[in-house]
Amino acid sequence: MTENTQQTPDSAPELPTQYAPAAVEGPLYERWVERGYFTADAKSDKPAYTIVIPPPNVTGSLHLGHAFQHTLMDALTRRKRMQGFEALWLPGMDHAGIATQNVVERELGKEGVSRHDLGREAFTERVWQWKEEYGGKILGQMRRLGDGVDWSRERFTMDEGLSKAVQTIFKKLYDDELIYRAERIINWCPRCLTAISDIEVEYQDDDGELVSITYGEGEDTLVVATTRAETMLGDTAVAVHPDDERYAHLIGKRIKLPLTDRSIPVVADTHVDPEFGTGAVKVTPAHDPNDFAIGQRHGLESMTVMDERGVITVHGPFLGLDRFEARSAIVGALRAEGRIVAEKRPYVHSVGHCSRCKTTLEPRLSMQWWVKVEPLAKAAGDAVRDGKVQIHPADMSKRYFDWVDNMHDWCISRQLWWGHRIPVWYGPDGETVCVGPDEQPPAGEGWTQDPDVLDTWFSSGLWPFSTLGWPEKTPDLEKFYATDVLLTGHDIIFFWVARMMMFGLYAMDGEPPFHTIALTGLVRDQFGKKMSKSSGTAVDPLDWMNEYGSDAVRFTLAKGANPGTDVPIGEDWVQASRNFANKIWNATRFALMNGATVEGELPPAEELSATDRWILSRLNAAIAEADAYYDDYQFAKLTDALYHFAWDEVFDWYVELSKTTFMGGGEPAKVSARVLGEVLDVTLRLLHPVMPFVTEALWTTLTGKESVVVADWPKDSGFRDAGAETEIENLQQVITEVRRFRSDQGLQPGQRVPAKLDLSGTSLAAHEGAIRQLLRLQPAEDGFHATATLTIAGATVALDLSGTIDVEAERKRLAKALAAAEKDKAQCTAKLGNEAFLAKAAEAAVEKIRTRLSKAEADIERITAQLEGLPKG
RNA sequence: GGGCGCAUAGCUCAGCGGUAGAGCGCCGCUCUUACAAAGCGGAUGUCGGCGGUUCAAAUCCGUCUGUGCCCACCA
Repeated sequence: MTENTQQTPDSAPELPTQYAPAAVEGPLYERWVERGYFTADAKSDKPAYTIVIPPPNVTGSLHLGHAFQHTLMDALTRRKRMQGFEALWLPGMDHAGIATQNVVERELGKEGVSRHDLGREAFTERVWQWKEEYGGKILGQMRRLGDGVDWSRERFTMDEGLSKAVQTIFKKLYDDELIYRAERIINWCPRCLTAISDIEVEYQDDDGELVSITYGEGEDTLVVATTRAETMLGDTAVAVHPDDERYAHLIGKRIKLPLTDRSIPVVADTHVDPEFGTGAVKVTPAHDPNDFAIGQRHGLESMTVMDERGVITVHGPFLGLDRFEARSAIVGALRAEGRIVAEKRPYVHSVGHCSRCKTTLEPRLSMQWWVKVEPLAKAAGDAVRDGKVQIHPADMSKRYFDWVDNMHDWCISRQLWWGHRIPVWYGPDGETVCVGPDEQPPAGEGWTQDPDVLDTWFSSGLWPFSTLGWPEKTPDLEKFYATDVLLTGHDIIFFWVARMMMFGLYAMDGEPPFHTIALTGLVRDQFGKKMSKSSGTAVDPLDWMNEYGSDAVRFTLAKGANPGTDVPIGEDWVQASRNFANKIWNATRFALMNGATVEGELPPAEELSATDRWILSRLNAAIAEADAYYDDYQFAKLTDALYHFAWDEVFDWYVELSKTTFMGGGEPAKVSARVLGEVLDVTLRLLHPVMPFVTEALWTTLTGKESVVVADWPKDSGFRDAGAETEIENLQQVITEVRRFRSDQGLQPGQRVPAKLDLSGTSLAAHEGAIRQLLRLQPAEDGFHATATLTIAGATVALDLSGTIDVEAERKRLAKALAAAEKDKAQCTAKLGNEAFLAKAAEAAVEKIRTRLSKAEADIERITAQLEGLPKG
């Protein structure tokens, strides 16, 4: 596109007038990786800064939520790297037990093969193959995003080293009696055919029906209400409240269980709410957690009536029926016997579903492995209470405490094949042996290993240290543990964060896995609604990256990152960020065309113009502000501040003001070129962690240096110049006001107007050229006749509009402004006349009002003068 | 049933005790030493309702309404 390039001086490189991210980003990323910028050195003398990535599922692909969190983690590590830390951002993947097994099973299903046809060994082999071929798509996408991760340290939770970590900690917990095996009611997925833990259950309100059934015969009857009639086959008691007089006469008696030849006892238990339903509860210890507890208290038998697929196993008319078929069949049979008292009633209640496949879960009595969480959770809570670990934003810690302080034991065994197999062998005489990583499993006749694998979160709980080589005392572990920040969504505080805390403190002798937990919100669409694949509102971030560039996507995400709150994002906003990238591009292009440079020392302040001192003062303030926001994980404020500093102050005002200087040429132009070079250099470095690509392309061009990735992070020199800031603010006011006047007068922006300036009473004399340039004011020639005279900040601007002035429009505008100023004056006067205010208000507040008052008075004077200066109409 | 949060411009959100803000959108006018993905100017809000504290409240307290999320063994 040759017509798209502009002629530039020989020395300046030619840049197209529009930033084309696609051409720039890919090669830059590969160059960074080749040069090893992201590879951390455990032997380095620099202080370490470590973030481990929340390992995406091996089955996953990049979605906006990843893009969001990755942007923030990348920004944090990039900045720390620039600040001179040995920064490590460690990537990797999670084997994601159930999720992956399901994917591969589905694949096999297409070939008409089940995993059982293959057998365990061949099946897991198949999963590994699948992993090699299709897994880790997201890792490639991370390159596109610009993630500066250390690829040499990429880990997978099923790696040999990490598997060893799993076995090591299992053994340690087992030996410390923090892991045990017990038969309990667990959440069972009849489709995945495995137990899942409490937090893997998704509750939703389902429509059910409450049916009332008469139990017993003759005098000894009562009515129970249930939504799960099919489990009555396994009832081993009816429970009533001990104080419930309606049933007092039945307590201790046995009554007949309908449809069976069994009779069951009536027991008294305070768990029963006499207000609910009929106040009598059927008790099925093998199929309901509450009933199981009641069974324990009363020594009841547990009768399992369904198999692992939810099919009735009790001999009789219902044998072989699926649980839902059985439900209606049993209700039908009861009705035939006249035992359905009232007609069934629609009833909405919360039902657990498998978080992986959405199947309705079946509580099931079964033998599983458990982690005794109490001591671990206590330590995890204390670490935050003691301030060893900080949670950002702080109010999220309440949620964390609620969880760790009330945690139930964690069911860790899964009836799956894909995962870390439980390192326990059972002997022929009922022995149980837990095998450590360096031990041989017991050999000989009759010994078998537990067939189950561990919950996928068991291994991810070790992630912050297993990835660094634990249980070996590796240099990596020494250097990079504890990690600095754990940045993740608040949706996995319990799944992952709490588990890492427990395991980290336990395995690393009380040293927590990270010092800071930075919790982010979830990404939403532009109306704040959840994005979902099914409704088609989910966006593939790659589409946006392809169209607008990765920097634009990243900047937009960071701009939405108010701590802990959800992040809405719409395509319009990505466009706005793309525009910002383009603005940076063009501003730098302009600078290069005018010889902007970073060569040579910056002249001392006393040799600089007020404009230069002003921008350098603002620049250093911007550095300080950026640092404060970075340190506080305030990405929305950070990006907002940088956006406005760069666009408004540098690209609009400073660049526009500098044009006059450049046109003048000579030494001032050289100084300006140096200052502009400095300002851009720093601004690009400040933006680099969030927008790595444009900034790299421009910064290397501007400075001729190797890469901004390894540049120093800007330091606030402490330079501030309040005088220059005031001066430029006045200048801005003069320009803005005259522009408004021009606009109100219907003058076209480019139209030149003869004008006389009187800047004698101000500090703006040096800016006359700039004022004339920016306001398109021509020198006054013979016959100049001022038709409008504006007085702003002590400066007088007389314009000759040759009789074309719209006096009425101007009078109206001024009258409005005058009214506003007078109102302001009145407000301030009232305040300053208020003794209570003067007595109690802070000095700064009073001073502010005084300033405001004097400004209002000046405005009134100015506007009055202008009104008087208007031609009589 | 418990807990937490949110209600501010058409939309998405900042501000959290001293003159109501941003981005996008909207209305004018413009190719002007980079950038029309731009420039300049403009309009737009009883800061959810009602009470209270205060010299001063979008900001603190109470209450109501609406809304979102988390937790819980709602037969």
